[in-house]
Amino acid sequence: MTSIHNSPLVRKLSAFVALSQDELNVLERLHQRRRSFVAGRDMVHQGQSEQTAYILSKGWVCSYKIQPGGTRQIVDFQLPGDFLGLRSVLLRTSDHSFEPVVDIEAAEVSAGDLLDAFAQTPRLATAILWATSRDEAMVVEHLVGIGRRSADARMAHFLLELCARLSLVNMGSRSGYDCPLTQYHLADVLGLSAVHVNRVLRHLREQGLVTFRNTQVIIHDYSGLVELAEFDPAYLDQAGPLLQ
Amino acid sequence: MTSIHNSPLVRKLSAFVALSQDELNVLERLHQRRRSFVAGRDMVHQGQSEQTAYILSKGWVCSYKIQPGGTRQIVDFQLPGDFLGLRSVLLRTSDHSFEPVVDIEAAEVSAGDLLDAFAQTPRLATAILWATSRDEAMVVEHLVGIGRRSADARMAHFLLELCARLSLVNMGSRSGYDCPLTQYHLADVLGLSAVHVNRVLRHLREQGLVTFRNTQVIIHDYSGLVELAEFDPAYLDQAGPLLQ
DNA sequence: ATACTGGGCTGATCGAGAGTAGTCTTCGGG
DNA sequence: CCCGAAGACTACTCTCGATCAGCCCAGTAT
Repeated sequence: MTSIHNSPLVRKLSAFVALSQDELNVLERLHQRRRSFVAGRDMVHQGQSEQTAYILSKGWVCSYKIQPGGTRQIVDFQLPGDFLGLRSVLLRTSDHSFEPVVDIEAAEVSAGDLLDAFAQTPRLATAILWATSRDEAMVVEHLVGIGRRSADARMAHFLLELCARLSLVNMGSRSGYDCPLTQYHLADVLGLSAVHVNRVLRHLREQGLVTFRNTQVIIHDYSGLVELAEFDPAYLDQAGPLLQ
Repeated sequence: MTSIHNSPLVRKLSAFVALSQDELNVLERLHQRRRSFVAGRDMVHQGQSEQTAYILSKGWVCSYKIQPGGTRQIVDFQLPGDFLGLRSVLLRTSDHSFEPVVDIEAAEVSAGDLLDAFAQTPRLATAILWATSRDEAMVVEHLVGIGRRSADARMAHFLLELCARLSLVNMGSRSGYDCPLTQYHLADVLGLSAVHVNRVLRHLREQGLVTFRNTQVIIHDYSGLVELAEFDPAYLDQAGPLLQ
């Protein structure tokens, strides 16, 4: 009857708690107001005071900040099942912009809806808090990467993080995944130039570790990548091992 | 009678909402269990599963992550009035370590205390949520700085952020402040080598912008620093202008 | 068919910042 | 009083990654 079980959000939260039918119903209600956005056009712009959040159900989004000089730094990517703009519901203005990487579909969630849902199902509230804490931990790990890892290790680490996150919502495995990002996106998230991103990718390919081509990431040597990146997935708090 | 008005936390939250006597009382109760820690010895260690938070009342603390290679990245500093370890109350394990920079005093706050306080005074809960959102925004700004700013601009930006944060708790002004950090701390927070930190400081000093010496930061040219750093304090959400 | 565009790719050069190695000062302890 | 450790500071060398400049390919609009 209900297709809520296939929702990436449900799949993700299920890694943290087993959801009851009640909780699934509440989640389904949150998914009511569906909207879509086209690639490249900002959904929320830096400085805008907007108090709507979204649950991403299809496609990828990036959140970024533009510097006065014109360079941009991507803070994080949102994948299906991720919340988007949850913080700007609490703060007065959004401190960064959101841009869909491809055409996307998302469910609009108002602050009120969310608070109602929390009041009805405290366990669900905990699960969503878990998800946001996990997002924060990812930003911190990202900070460490940019501050202290070499370009190669940074790239490897990023690709592995995506792998783990996508596996959680059944959109990838240790052997690879679809990835709609351009090399410019990679540059902006890793704090590198696009030219250097290209060289790093070539280097990883030549070492037989991973191939990034045609919106496809193919992982040839998972444990080699882990070693290069010094990747420790503890911060993702995905206790159960990623299968396959 | 009560000295709670002098608490840095109260001063900070007051920048966001005017607190009632009721709310001050609740805050005072949160400050009951006082503890102190000595400089240099970790309070909480990476991976530890500890569910206590603290309100810092005196001294500085840094939160950091150690890389397998031994390098460390400081994620943020906690100043008097800041919460400490609030996130690890929600997550299962702490994803980074806390080290007092100097001898410190802090009030221990259990998850239960906090939830009780929230239940009694929703406005206080909002104010504390504001503070944590602000902390997150600082981490994001930090990420942007490391990813996209030059060493000089990064340093200037960091010193200005400290200035703004300290001003909020009456511990500094636009002309300077006390700062117990070593150049090694600066290196670890800015993602630079200690040697280069020294060069950058000399450079800023020679330009007549700021002097960092003997646990003192003396700002010679505030607006010059702001220009170099492209510092926009919007992310700190301190609407009222910093006086003096 | 032709031009245009966005993304991927490459070589050459240059500079910011790392690494190394060392000095100097201050401070606390034996 | 001397010693050792921390922290501040500097010169020299070298490397990683930026910048510049340009080519190639596929898709699409003309």
